[in-house]
Amino acid sequence: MFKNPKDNNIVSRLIFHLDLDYFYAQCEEIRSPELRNHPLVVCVYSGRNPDSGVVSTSNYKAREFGVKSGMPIKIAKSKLANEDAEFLPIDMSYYNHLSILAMEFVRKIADAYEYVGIDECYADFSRYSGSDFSRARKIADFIKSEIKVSTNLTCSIGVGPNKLVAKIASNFQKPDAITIINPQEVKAFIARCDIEDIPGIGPKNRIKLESSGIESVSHLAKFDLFRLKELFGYKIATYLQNAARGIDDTPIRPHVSKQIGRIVTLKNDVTNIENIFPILSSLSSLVYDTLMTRQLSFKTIIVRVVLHNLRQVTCSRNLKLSSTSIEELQNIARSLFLEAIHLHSLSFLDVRRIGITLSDLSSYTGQNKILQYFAEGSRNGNQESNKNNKL
DNA sequence: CCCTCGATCAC
DNA sequence: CCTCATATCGAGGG
Repeated sequence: MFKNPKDNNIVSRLIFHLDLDYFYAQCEEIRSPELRNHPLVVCVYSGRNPDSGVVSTSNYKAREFGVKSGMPIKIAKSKLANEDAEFLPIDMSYYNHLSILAMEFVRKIADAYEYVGIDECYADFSRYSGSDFSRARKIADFIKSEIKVSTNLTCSIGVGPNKLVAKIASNFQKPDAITIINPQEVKAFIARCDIEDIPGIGPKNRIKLESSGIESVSHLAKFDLFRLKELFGYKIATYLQNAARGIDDTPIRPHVSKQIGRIVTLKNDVTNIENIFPILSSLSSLVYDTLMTRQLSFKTIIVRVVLHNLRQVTCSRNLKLSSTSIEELQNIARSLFLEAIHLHSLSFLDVRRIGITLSDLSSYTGQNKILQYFAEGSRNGNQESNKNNKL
């Protein structure tokens, strides 16, 4: 049992972060085991020409040749030109099915479970383990073997006293690994991490930090908070400094969707406004379907337009009242699109991609609305420790 | 204080 | 050559 150094009566939490390894590509390997020893690339084809689009995920064999997520398919193909590589189109419904199967077990046994993404979750095992970090490996092994049996998937698990450390730990060794950081090890572990290992620090923020001379996690941990606030604002600065010290109080809580969106890339850039309307209609239907499945209403609609030169324009509207009307959605989407192009005086517009997002979501059954109200209330009463710090 | 928009992250 | 979905923050306007 690890006691909190500040208070002997409070034991540490014991948090898991589970990450399904190279997920989409691994799903394809399970479906077609003969692909296992070949470079395998799962692609998002955009349909503009036979090779347009990007790499979603690749297996480790493909990564050896420099293939990375987000890379244009064309580049990936050139890197694998002399290999017996496989390029497959993304198949979300299949991956979703495997994901649900895999996560089910964790969700059932954990004290609390939090969905983060199709290949990621957090789980609180504090009670389950009695906060005994020496039991963490057994539990992690147990979960890994259960997932292996039910789906044949491998995963990586990070264990720590909070979500932040668990997440960094799950990424520390991959694939098919377990990394456990007990409370006493946190400071040393976090100090030797790269600054970009901290969730929320990507290329841009790294540069921003470097411009103030901050190049290491330990430097960030002791950097003057006021100066950090000038650089990033109150919330982010506080989050970053806490993170650099391995501190994170955010609880594991059920996922609540806050946005539902779809964006499509057009086969050809559209210059004629008329031709956009049917696309907006089908996008409206798509997001509306998801909205209904989740029994939600929307209050804000966002239309985003990506132009030929990849510049993005967005336009949004916040309604007075929540709505569940698809007609309203379609009408507003149209007028927002027109607003967007007028606002930016795009006389000759070249639309490359267009999307609709609904936000400000709430449950539309009265019962749930009341429950949600109380959930919000209890959270707000306890902001300092509860508020989600994530960027 | 609310609304809107862009930036950033990361999948 | 350049996908898709989501979450959060901060700036700027009103």
